[in-house]
Amino acid sequence: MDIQLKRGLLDVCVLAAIKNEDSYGYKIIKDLQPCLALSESTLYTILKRLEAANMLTVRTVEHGGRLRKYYHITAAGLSRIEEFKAEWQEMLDIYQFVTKEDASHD
Amino acid sequence: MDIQLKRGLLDVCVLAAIKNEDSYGYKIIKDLQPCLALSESTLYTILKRLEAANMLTVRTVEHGGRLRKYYHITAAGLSRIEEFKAEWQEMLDIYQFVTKEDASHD
DNA sequence: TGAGTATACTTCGTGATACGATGTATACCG
DNA sequence: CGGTATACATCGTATCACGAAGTATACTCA
Repeated sequence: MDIQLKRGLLDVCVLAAIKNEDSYGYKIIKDLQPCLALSESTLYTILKRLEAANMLTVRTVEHGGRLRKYYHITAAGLSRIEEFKAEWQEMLDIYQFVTKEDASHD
Repeated sequence: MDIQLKRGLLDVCVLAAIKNEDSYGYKIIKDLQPCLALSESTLYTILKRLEAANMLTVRTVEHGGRLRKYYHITAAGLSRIEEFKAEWQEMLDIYQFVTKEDASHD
């Protein structure tokens, strides 16, 4: 997928990935893989950004000798997803505009 | 609309704006206004990028003492629009992923 | 006549951001 | 003991949207 098109989707996809169940970086990447590929550096950047925006909270858990950071979505994060749904309507309008055939030359 | 979401749409919207009839910068902005607001600096940046990518050609025409640059879409530009239609299918998958409700907790 | 507004294109600087490259560290498998 | 999977972090770079500011013409209205 075109990188520019991806940009607007990344944040919401990450939020959607933790929406129903807390998750951690590595797992989020695996879960999103079939839907939207993203690298580790990209993901961690996004997670930090979302945390700074209070859209998720972080909790560190020891797991098999390693530390895992579990991310939990907040009310603001859920709102962001709702906002995206509204924006999707605008996207549909734009899609219509882009794909409509011209009939004016008749 | 969220700026990140806009990014992936700008190029194709501009191409769509000249798809059926050659147009010029100022007019493109006015035509896109109801659908997608963009500033002059943004538009001209995009037009240059699309020209460099051979997605459109430019022709300067004198009009009322001023010069106007008319943009004409190329085959590559039309292909870009078709490509966008294909990407839209992926977008739909992502939209499904983001909006689907979790049923696993039953 | 002169100020304001619409038309029309251009350049510069800035901030946001995706991502490859690289690094650190543990566990497991052969 | 080397390779691979897991898991997180940082740095540098390239792309890009956009506000600000500039240049120039034409029309309107007082």
